[in-house]
Amino acid sequence: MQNTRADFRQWFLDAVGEVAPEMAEDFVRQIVVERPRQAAHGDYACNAAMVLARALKKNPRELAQQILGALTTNESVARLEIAGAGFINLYLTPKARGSVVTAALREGERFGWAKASCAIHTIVEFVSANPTGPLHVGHGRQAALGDAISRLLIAQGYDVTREFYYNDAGQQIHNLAISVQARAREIKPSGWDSSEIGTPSGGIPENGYHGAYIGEIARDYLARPEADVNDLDAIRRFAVTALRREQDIDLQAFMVHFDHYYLESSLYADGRVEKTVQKLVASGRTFEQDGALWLRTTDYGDDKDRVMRKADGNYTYFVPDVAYHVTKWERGFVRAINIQGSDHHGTITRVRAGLQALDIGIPENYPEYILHKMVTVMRGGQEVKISKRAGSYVTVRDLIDEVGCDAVRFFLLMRKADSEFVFDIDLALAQAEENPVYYVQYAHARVCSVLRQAQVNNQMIVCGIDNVDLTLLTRPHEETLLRRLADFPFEVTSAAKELAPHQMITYLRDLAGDFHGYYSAERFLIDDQALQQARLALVAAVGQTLRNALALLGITAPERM
RNA sequence: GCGCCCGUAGCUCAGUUGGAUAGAGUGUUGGUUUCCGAAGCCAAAGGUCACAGGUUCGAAUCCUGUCGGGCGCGCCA
Repeated sequence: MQNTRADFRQWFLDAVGEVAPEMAEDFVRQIVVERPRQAAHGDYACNAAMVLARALKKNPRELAQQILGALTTNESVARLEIAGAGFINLYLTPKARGSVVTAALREGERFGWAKASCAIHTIVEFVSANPTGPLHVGHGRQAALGDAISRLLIAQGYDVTREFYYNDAGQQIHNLAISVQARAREIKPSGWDSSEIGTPSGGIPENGYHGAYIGEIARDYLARPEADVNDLDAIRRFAVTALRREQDIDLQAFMVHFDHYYLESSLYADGRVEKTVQKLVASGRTFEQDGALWLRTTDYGDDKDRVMRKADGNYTYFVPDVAYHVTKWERGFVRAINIQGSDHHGTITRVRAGLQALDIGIPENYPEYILHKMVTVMRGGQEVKISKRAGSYVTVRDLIDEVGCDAVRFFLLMRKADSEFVFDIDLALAQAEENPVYYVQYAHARVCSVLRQAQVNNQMIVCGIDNVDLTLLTRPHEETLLRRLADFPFEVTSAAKELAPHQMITYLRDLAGDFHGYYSAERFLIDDQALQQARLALVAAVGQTLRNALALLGITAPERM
């Protein structure tokens, strides 16, 4: 099949090369083949003549005429016309239009995927929560984004590793340990009944953690025979292990899987933090002042220099962060993508500055960041505070339990990462059946239902596809669907390139809407056998595409609902 | 005060990196089922793309300024 959007762009570029051999690369890049907003403007439209007009200072419609003359013959093209300011509109033959059905069915689960692997070694780091509490909805947004972005990149042929970085060293962990210890000291020798676990504790310090889970961990710690309430180090190890296990359960419930976990503490243990500091000092980019060691990050665009080693001898968090990102580079990841809350955007310049100061060949924009805005959770018309320290925040698991994994993922991916998101639990529950995810899943269930009635499946249709006359698909809804299906590979490429899963959601809603409209307007189980076969093939291709798009977001495609 | 992000229909948001007459969902109003799943479909109404300039064949999109909102600005992470 040589009639994808990319194929046609190349076709036009070849002709442009004839008309204007010396065109600057900047102009060539602006030449696009796009889907016109209105079907009356053809299947595709190319702006080449308008771009040329600017480059050559000539009349766009005359240039369009010249381009038409330079185009090679193409059996997929029914006709071409010059329109508007100088658009070249392209109309496909019915055969070319229908070919996407064959492609979708033959390629099956790989329809929409890149044909060849680019084998770019890529690491996607996300969630990376401190092991100091259960995952909250902000982590959920990261988990949904990180997983979907990973899936999109894999579909584009990238070699992706999903990684979770544990900040299991430093002040926050210390606060966790003393919180658990304070709680443990309140437990009576006779034990502690569960109703007391969530009650406020006067023993936990101001900047400690106050959630009910702290009481649970204290209880579990003391339940072991060798427990010593004065052994803060043992309490810390026990608490971190317990919370990592808890976070794992959250992630499993959300169907998110990590390939690798990296512990901040290991960077201290194997000397990488110390080594990084030595190299930075050797680079001459550091200085001592007020008893602290500083890095001159202002040399790399930061608005002020940053402390690396505090007066008390401890390192600030950004030093192990730099050491950690060096390991990403050394492990061979030429592309590193970090998903973080936008409240951390201040660290971007700092970490990149540290990597640049090391002067080991890391690109300036390494790592890349996808910053998402915070999720506000509403319940009963009031905002539920998302604060680890407050202890009473909505967890990912709360949401999954209430509205289901698919709906939570869909909701959290629906909007651009950098838009603020209000997750209204009451609304999500009240409208559970009008939820957009059901609209899409219902379209898939309908496809399956039709194929069940016809007693066919994709495999059977693929086997006979060469004998199906797809040029019979000429009804308006059919032409709309054929165009939509042909857009799918392009949409996947775009969503992956932009690291923007929400584009896939928009596509899914459009495709589902097109299908629901088709379903209402036309019948599939009809006397005309040739037409029935063509329509069932189209329906099966729609189902396949819905499945593939949902799979790229980690959402299921049920056959019945 | 400085930095980053944002401002599109009553509400929640898309808008394919500058294209043709501005797009959905939701809400409102009306219609739709002897027939493959009505969790659906069809139609109406709803807009100074925050505001003012600039760049050009062409701007919601790019540049400058103003107004409004969010986040950050620690020897916390």
